[in-house]
Amino acid sequence: MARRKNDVPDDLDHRQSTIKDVAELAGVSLSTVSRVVAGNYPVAQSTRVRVQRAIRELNYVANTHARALGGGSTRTVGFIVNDVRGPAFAAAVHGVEQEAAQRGHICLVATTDGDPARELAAIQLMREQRAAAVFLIGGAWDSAAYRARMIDIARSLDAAKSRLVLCGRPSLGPGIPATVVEYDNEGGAYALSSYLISRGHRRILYVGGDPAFTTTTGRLAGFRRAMADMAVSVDESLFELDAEFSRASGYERVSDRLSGGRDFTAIFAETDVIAGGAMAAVYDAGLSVPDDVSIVGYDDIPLATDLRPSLTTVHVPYEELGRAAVRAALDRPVGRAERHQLLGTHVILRQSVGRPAIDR
Amino acid sequence: MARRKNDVPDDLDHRQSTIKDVAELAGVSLSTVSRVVAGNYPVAQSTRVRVQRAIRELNYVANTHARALGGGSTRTVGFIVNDVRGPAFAAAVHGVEQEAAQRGHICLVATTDGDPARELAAIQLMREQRAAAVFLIGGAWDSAAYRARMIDIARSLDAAKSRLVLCGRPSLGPGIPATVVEYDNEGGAYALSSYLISRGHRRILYVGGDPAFTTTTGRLAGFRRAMADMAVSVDESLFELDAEFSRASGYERVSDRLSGGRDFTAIFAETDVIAGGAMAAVYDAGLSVPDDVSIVGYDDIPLATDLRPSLTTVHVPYEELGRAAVRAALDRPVGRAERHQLLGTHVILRQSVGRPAIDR
DNA sequence: CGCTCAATAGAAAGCGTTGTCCGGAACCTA
DNA sequence: TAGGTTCCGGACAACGCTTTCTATTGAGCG
Repeated sequence: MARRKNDVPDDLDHRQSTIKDVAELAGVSLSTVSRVVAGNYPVAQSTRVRVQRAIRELNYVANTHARALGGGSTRTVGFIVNDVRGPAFAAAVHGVEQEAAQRGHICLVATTDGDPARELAAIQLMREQRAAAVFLIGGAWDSAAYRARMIDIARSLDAAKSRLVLCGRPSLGPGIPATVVEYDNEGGAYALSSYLISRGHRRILYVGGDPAFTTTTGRLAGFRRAMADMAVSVDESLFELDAEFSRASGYERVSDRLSGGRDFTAIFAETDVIAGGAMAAVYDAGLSVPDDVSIVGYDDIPLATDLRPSLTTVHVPYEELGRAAVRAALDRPVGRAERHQLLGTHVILRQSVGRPAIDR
Repeated sequence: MARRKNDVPDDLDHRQSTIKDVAELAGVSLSTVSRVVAGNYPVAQSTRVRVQRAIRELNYVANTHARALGGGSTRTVGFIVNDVRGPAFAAAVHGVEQEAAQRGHICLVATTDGDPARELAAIQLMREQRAAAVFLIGGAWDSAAYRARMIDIARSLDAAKSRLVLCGRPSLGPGIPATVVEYDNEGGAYALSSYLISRGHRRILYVGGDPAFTTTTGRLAGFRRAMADMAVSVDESLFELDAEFSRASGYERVSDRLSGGRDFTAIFAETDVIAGGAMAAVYDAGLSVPDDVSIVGYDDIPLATDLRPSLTTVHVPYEELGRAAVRAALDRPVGRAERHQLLGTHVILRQSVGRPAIDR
């Protein structure tokens, strides 16, 4: 609360000391202390030393809030993610954090659990904090309403000299003041599907999420394009969509399929985590990977190398995604061109793919 | 920068609007707007509506910094962790974040990569931000100097009406103003080791980190105590210490051992991640798990269920650790008793342990 | 020896809120 | 109808810092 003049602080020596305390102890003015701390103005050597001693003695720590209020910039960025426990997200978060820290920025985190309402609330909080940039990490549900709201947010942030940064989700359209760093969902899925087809697979079970989710949209499109390009007829019954991005979901979908008879030779799992569940389901059905069923994933998280057989998947540069996003947002030159980067993805061949059982 | 009176803002309509703009548009005073936003003082229905309309129209967002300066409390907590990508840490981070969000607090993150200097810098940043509490997550290097510095920090934070919270590391001693939420490293390791011994294992390879690291200290102590209690003689050559907590390190240590001949029947890996590497090394040496070598881990991260065979390990309630820490720090009653909680751990039996090969 | 100029330090306004103190209007009660 | 209440709304100091703007040196120089 605002303390009145005559209201004497009860615990003088156990208070957080302010710049004023330092100034008094050092026998200089507030301005001088401020300048010593900032180091942006000439201060005589002797004075500087005196002030620094006082700072150490009082254990003085500048108050960011006051600084932000008086000075201007915040040196704070915020990022918003579905769930920090997802290994792919975690890598992106790590990239953001490292790169931001290197620029002297500190990160605010918020998680949404995939709930757009919580996402909105989180953005609001970061706006209150006057974050220099707000990073939205991971795919999004693409609806007209959602997009409209995002555009609104992008404009608001821009007006506040902040920046909306979309990591791993598509652009909101030209002219919208947002920075976009995507990776190639469609291309990776195309390459991976092509590989599967080239190995002889024709009946491939696709296990993925909601097609309105941008990540699914891209990967699914790549899969379909590869099938079309290589003239493989697509059986629409071989799509298990609207799955969750979880091991349990992958296990369940594949178990259910398998209990109704095996009518596919390979599984395209939309994420490595789903692939892990799928692989367990295949084993539990008494089948082997890749002899009976081949499996591929997407993301190349650490799990992919720990699975047995190790998982053939698509490498996504999540950490670099985060780093690139920070660079684009914080190092942006005066001419604030809308940046749009597309990071490449590539297939990592491991041991979970073989020739179809039927061929052998 | 501080704008002088006569300095006219160049972009009036594209500025972040302030409470003053809202007040003018609604035709009321600043105080009234503040009260509508805070909702802590009676305001006539009609006035309130008018103000709310103005807020929406101007897209007004309160400035946390100003609020913190004028008002007092911050509704911000900070946490510091080695690496957000560690699944165990990630779970703890998730717990902290969820519980903090529920209390309307937002989280600041910083990572240290295990570097004490960076940890110090991070704490400094959180102090500048006037975080309501600072959570240190994960084990620590226990040296007298380090502890002394931590005690200093605990006192500083306490003086600033903040709070140091130690999650998963031991107390700094009685009378130090810090909150501690630990889990039982020693007990879990004791139970797990006992299980291994009860299955007939006598020669157990222990793969772990630096014994000065508190996590290692505890787990190692539990292991030794079990061996002693069950009268198994300990071969000091069967300790691979100072390993990193990584898959690569686990793989390398076990590979090296195996290349010199197999003189153990089981591996006690200090973390599940190390166990994953160890398991791969055993396989690559042409041996099987658990027929030739049994393996156990610690942490019960998701990987443990994905490994084949699935990993027998100790469950650590990381998420609850984070939640409990927030509760202890933020809901602390007026009587600020130093809290110290010890969360239980328990063995999870899976498939990576069998009888020693020699018995069969 | 008076002048200018650089180097350094101080005074004070302003940043956007909150909370306290006060005043005026409407509403009772006697 | 006079005197209290109760409700509401406004004025304003204070929060801790940055950043002009202004003042005081002492040195260099013609």
